[in-house]
Order: sequence, then structure tokens, then C-alpha cells
Amino acid sequence: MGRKIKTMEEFASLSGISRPTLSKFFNDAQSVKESTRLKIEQAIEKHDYRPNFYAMNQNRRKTKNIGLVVPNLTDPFFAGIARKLEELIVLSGYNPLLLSSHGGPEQEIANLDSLRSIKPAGVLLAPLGRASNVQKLKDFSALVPTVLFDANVEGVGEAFFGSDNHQSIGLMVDYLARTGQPPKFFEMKDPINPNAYKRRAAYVSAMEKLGLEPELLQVKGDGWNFEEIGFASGRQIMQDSKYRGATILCSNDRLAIGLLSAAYESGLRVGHSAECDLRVAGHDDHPFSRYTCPSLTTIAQDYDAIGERSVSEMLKIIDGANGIAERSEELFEGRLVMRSSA
Amino acid sequence: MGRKIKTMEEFASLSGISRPTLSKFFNDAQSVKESTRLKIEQAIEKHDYRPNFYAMNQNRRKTKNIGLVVPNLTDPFFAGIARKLEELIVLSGYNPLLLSSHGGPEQEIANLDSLRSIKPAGVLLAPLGRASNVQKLKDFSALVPTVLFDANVEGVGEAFFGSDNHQSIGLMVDYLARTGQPPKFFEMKDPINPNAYKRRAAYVSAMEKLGLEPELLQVKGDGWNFEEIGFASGRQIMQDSKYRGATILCSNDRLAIGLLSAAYESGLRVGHSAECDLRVAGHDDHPFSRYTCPSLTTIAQDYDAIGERSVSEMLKIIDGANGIAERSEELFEGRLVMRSSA
DNA sequence: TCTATAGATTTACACGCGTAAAAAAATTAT
DNA sequence: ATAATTTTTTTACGCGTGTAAATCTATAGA
Repeated sequence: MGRKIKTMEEFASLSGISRPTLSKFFNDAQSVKESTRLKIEQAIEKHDYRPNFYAMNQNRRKTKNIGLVVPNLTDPFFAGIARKLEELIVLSGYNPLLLSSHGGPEQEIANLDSLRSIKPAGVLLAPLGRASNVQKLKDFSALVPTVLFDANVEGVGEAFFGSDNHQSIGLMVDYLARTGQPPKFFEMKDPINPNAYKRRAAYVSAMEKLGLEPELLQVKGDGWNFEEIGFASGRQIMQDSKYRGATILCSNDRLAIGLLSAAYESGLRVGHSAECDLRVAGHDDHPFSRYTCPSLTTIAQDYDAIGERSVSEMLKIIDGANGIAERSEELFEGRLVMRSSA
Repeated sequence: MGRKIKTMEEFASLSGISRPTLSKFFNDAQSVKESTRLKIEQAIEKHDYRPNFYAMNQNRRKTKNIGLVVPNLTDPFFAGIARKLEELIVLSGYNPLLLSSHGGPEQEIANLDSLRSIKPAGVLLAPLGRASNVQKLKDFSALVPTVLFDANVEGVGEAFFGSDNHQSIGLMVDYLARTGQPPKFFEMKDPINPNAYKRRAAYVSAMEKLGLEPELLQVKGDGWNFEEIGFASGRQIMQDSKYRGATILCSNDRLAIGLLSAAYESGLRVGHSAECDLRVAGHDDHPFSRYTCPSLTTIAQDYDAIGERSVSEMLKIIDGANGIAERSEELFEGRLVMRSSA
């Protein structure tokens, strides 16, 4: 093969297609006639040409880049969602840019800041929640099309898609109440995640609907190391004989993982069978919840649906010149995953 | 504040600094006199100006972007390393670009391909290993400065930094042999990761050095779902009375997590105390290994050191005009983490 | 055959910044 | 103070592509 093609001009003369047509093609392959599209694709194959990324994006009205910001990639739950979203973005002909906020609001703002300089077509953001600098999120979302997922922040972004905590917690409470002791709710006293507040409220209302007394088990703890928090406070709970025979519904799987670990260490048997000392349930269907001891009964979030809806809404916003559409919001139902722990 | 500044020209006149000097500053803040640097930084603060990312990189000899490719972000181990590396890259004044290969060689090549069009100053790559398309990795590393970490591939990149499996496995075998039954080695028959082969060899040689008979427990299984593989084959092993009282050293923590789950389900007691049926140890100090039941005795890789060395070597390569430096390679020692499982 | 029209080409300028060279200014050394 | 040196400014061009407007060409329908 010949030497390396550097410019589109060069590629134009070699392929017999004019440069403006090529430019159109690289911006949207469907915008040229099929016959020329095929010719171009063959020529690309033959000469291995790729337009200069920087020159290409400099004058485009909108780039083909979509930012993807998650609170914490170290959490396999978010890593999983991120992967799904990346896949969908690529399938739509866009280029995902994955950033993690590492649990810190400064990093979250820094991420949005560095995204801004990349002039993305849009940003999919799972905000930190309580810790987020809401004003800065608002400022950002006023400048670039933003879709929130996982956690909602009022007034930020043009859409939000997440799980219906009310439904999923209701489902779990119902299940637990039908099969044994009604659950107590285990959570952090001051959760960082807005979902945690919704789950608490959902728990209380679900219990009341059943005519049962809600009981909140609020533990101290800061930061994102939920397993450790669940473990440390779990140890204390295990000492307390008042929880013998109890059912504990954790606000999320990571707390439950810590709690199960503490139960194991205390020699308590966890599970749904009669001879067990405790039942434990979680929420989120964390990738590891299948391998806890015992395996964790939990709620699987429908993040395939959340992902698909988020991306399709993003594309609609990008394409549509619809200035002032309503802020759309949709919640997806969770699915009960019955395993051994409850 | 005034209206938005769009160009460096504009910023130049507002700040009283000439545009070429600004350009120098944005390429390397240390390259201008301190007094002017301070003036510029004040003006940036005041006017909130940021140079256009695309225009900036178009004609730079080398960009300030460093690619970061890991085999699988869903694995918290890699998520952890990635985070560390990101931090170091930012601290060095570069811009990290995180990509995950999702366990697939096509994705790995696609990642390198999309990095190439971004003309990165360098790339830090943790290759998939056996599954990698070695020829394409070589082609890539001939074009852009590449440093390998975690897993080595001969002849690819200008440096490799990873763990000394020989040392760490030797340490673990030694510990296990001193404290009870010498270990059998639990691993996948056809591992994807090159480290797995080194660990196997290290196990055999460590056992022989102690005058003991190595015993490999090789299980079938494909892909990256190690927990499931450990769990599924663990169930079979638990049936077999020949493993009662045995010590099992797993090639990595994720296999061990599955194995522990299987042991729990079979009602076997795992741990280092006398009344236990089994001892299990792992390798990597996976973030969850603290919360397994029982908590997992393992080896902590020194990935702070690996990360620091990788990044500093990368910077050296980027800065240095040293054409034909030796391919450097360094292995870091692992640390024994004694917990309850062995 | 003529004409309407979608799509391609030609021409030309713009984008925002990198960078080179020469001149000017500021700093340091003598 | 003068000379030597460092740093900044001035001037000017280039990078590779986007995009607009006018013109040309192929295709299809009448």
C-alpha cells in the first residue's frame, strides 16, 4: 500500500469523491446517496484513512461525543451501568467519554468542567446526590444537553430515568412480610444518595399500608465505603439479642454485604429457613450479591431499560430542535430476586 | 462579569499578555516567567477563559492526553488501579482517557484504534493477555509510546511494570505450608491472563523448593466470570471427600470468592482454626475479599508502586528524546494479608 | 425530449490556535 | 552604566476540516 494519507483533500483525489461530500459523509454516513456511500467506504477500507479528530471537531456545530459521568467506578454496580451505556452510545454512532467522580463533588464538577471544553453533544450524568454542588450542576446543564440517570436532582437536566424505589421496596416489604417477620430497615443516618431517602419513605409507607409498625435502624457512617459501614454497625447489631429472629432490609446491597459478613463473624445463621437467626435482604442486585454467604435476596434494577431510555432520550434531545420540551422523567420497576438470605 | 471570551486573541487583549506567550503558557505553565505566569493565572480566574480543546491540539507536536486501557472495568481490581493511575496522570498535568476492553480483544483493538485518532502523548495499557491480538498491539506500540502494566506481553511497549508473582505466590505457599496442610493450587485450565501462568509456575517451584508435591486443581471455564467458575467447580470439589481438610490456594481472589460461596452452600467450615474443614487463600486483595465469609487471606499487590512507576516511566519516555532506550521491566513484591480463611 | 430535482462538485472563506522569525523590552551580569 | 541574556511582543503563516453558495450532473417523471 502507498504512504499514509494525511488529509481529506488527499483522500478526496484518491477516492474520486469531492472533499465537501466526504465531510458530509464523516458527519453522517446516511446523508449521502447510497452508491457514493459505498464508494467512500471502500476507499476508506483501501487507504485506511481517518479524518483528523481535532480538525474535524473544531468547527462542527455539535461534536459526536457524549460524556458519561458516574459517581464511582469502583462500585461494580456503576461499572455495569456505564458499560451498558457505552455500548448503546457507540451503537448510536457516538463516542462515549467515561468519567468517574470518585465519590467527590469536586471531582464531579471537575469532570463536567473538562467535558465542557470538549463541547460534547450531550452528557449522561449519574449525580452524586446530596453531596453534589447543585448550582454548578444547573449551570452546566443549562449549557449542554444533560440527561440524569440513577439519581435525580430537581431542576437539573432535561430528563431523568431511574428505578421506582417505591415499587421495588414495596415489593420487597410485601414479600418479606408474607414469608416471615416483617422487615426492619437498615440504612445510613445521613445517606449521600437521594435514592436512599426515597427508599426510606417507601419502606415506611409500605409498612403502614400493611398495618405494620416501621422500624428504622439508622447507623452512622460517612463516605462511600458502604460495606465497611454495614460491617461495623452490623457487629453491634449482632450483639443485641433484640434482633434475634429479625428480618433486616438493607437500603442497598453493599450495606447488606457488610452486614452478612458481620453476621457470619458472629456465628449467626442468616437465611429464610426456620432454623436461621436472621433474614437479610438488599437492593440493587449487586454483581457480588450472588456470591455472598448466604446468597443475597435482593431487587434487580432494570438498568437495561434505564440505559436504553436515557440514551434514546439523549439522542432525541440532540437531534430535535425542540427548544422547550417538558422535563421528562420515568421510573422503571425493579424485579424481586429470591435467593437464600431471606 | 463581561460576556464569554471565545478566543485566545480576545483573552490576550483583556489580560495584557500577548497571544504567543499565552500559547506557551497553556502548553507548559512553567515555561514562562513566574511573574507573567501569575498574571495569566489571575486573568484566567477573572475571565474564566479556557482555550479551545480542539484547536489547541490540532497543531501541537504532542498532545497532553494519555490513554489508559484496562481489560475490564467491571472488575473492581482494575477499577482501583485505573483510579490510581488517573490521579497520577492528572497530577502530572496530563489528561487521562479511560477505556475498558470489556474482556474482548476486538474491543481492545478498537480502544487502541480510537486512541490513535486522538494522537495521545502515550498510552498505559493493561493488556488482556492471551486473548490479545499481539501483532496489532505491536503495530500500535510502534506508533505511540506505550507502557504495559499488570500483564506483560513480550515485545510490546517500551516498559512493563507488574507484580512479582514468583515472590508473592512463594510467600503464600510458605505461609500456608508452615501453618497447616500445604496448599493445592486452584485455577482455570486455560487462563486468559498471563499472570495465571506465572502463578502456576511459581506455585510448582515453591512447593518443590519445600520438598512438597505440587497438586494442580485445574477447572474448566471460559471468559471473565471468575466468581461463577469458582462457584460452579467449587460445588463439585466440595462433594469430594478427598479435599476434606485441604488447603486451597486460588490463582486469584475472584475464583476464591466463588469457591467460598460454594463451600458455604455445602456447609463446610472454611478457616485456619482447627475445627475447620478447609482453608482457602487468594491473590490480589480484591476490594471484597475483606467481606467474604470468612474474610479471605490473600496477597495485596503493590499497585501504588506499579502505578507510580508506570506513570513516571511514561513521562520519561514522553519527555526524553531518547530514541532507543532498553525496554525496562520491573516487578513489585506482594504483601501477605492474613485474614480468617487460611 | 424536456424538465424538475436530488445530490455532487467547485470555489472560497472561516475556525482558533501552534509556531517560527525578527524586533523590542525586561532582566541579569559585568 | 553598559553589555549580555532572557523573555515577551509583533507579525505572519499554517493546520485539516466545516460549511456556505453557486454551479454542475445524474436520475426520473412527464
